[in-house]
Amino acid sequence: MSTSTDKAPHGSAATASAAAATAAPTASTPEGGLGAGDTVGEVTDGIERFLCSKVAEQIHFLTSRARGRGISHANHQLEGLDLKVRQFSVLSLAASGQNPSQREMGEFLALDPSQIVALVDNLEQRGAVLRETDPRDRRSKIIVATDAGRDLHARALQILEDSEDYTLSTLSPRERKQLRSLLLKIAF
Amino acid sequence: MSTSTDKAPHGSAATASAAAATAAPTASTPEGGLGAGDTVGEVTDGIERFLCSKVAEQIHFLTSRARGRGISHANHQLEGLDLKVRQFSVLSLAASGQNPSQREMGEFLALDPSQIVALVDNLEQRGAVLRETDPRDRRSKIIVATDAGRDLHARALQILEDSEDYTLSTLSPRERKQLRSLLLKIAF
DNA sequence: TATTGTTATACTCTATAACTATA
DNA sequence: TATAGTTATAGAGTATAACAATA
Repeated sequence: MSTSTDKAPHGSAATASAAAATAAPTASTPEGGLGAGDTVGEVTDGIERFLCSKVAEQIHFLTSRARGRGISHANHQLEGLDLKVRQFSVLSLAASGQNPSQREMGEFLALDPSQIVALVDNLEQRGAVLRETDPRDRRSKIIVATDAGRDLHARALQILEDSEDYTLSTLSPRERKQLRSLLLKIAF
Repeated sequence: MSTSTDKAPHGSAATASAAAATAAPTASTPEGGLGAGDTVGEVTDGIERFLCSKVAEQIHFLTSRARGRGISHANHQLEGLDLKVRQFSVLSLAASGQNPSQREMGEFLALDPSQIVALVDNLEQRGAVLRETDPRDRRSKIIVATDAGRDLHARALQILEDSEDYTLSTLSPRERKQLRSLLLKIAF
């Protein structure tokens, strides 16, 4: 299911490729004369041949590709709940029991306060969260999940865990734990 | 923690959860420990308290945040070359010696063909790459870097490696290698 | 004066569809 | 008919600035 339709930030990551090889529509010519001339010979078929490029080593290319694939799949799986990972992240904080203000949500999620407004508006309209004015600072609004919101959060979480299991299917349990740990170190 | 200027897709990171159920609008749970909590109801200070939320465990949240931070920093560092990581990725393939067609670039970078057009247009206009019609399939265009393009690529690469060194500063050389390896496994 | 939430705006990125020129 | 590239367009996502209410 996933693949094909996904479009990630930048990176790329070859997927199959087999097809490309056979297709052979193009194959690379020895090089027709302009610039680099002789360039590196080879030029094998399939896009995995670009793994030798410098961009393929870049951590931001790899994270973009991994994120693009993962989020694309997750969003698709969440369609049944009419939810996206973006909204889930806000709902998750609202259901955390930590009584976050919108500003805190924005800081933790690395989203602009104006983006939080729109996301909370959406969740509030469908009855998943409530805005409560903080009695200690009436400028601030505490976002809390309703019963329906907590139920929605629980169902979304199950779907997201299944999605993640799919996305990380090539990794062992130990590797998954390592990856999470490493990403956590550089995410904050 | 980093935070501040970066704006990432969504994410946040964390583990456990706990409290949610009890959570009262304001204040709430006594809970033990936690240092900071002076104020009225628990809810300790600092956004790291949200690390207990479910979203903080999600791999796509972690990759989003890590990517957002990394790309934000990299793009800022590349400003002097009037280049962005997006353009660099295309330039890198053009300079790889693999003579990629635009379609292949799009497939490898997980970008729509129409996006490749705009990126190649930009690089072509500044003389960094050339479009060469593939003699074996006149529909296809091979993108190759010019001498100036290769020079630009080399300078950008140096900047990006420095940027990555900054982004991954909290990881040991071994951890960096692990991270790259793990991301490669799930990116393709 | 400074901060929280809000609105408005613009720009980037992403996703589709249609068109051309080749095949 | 099918494919590579191109153009156009609409929608998300991201980034700023300004304003009202509150501190």
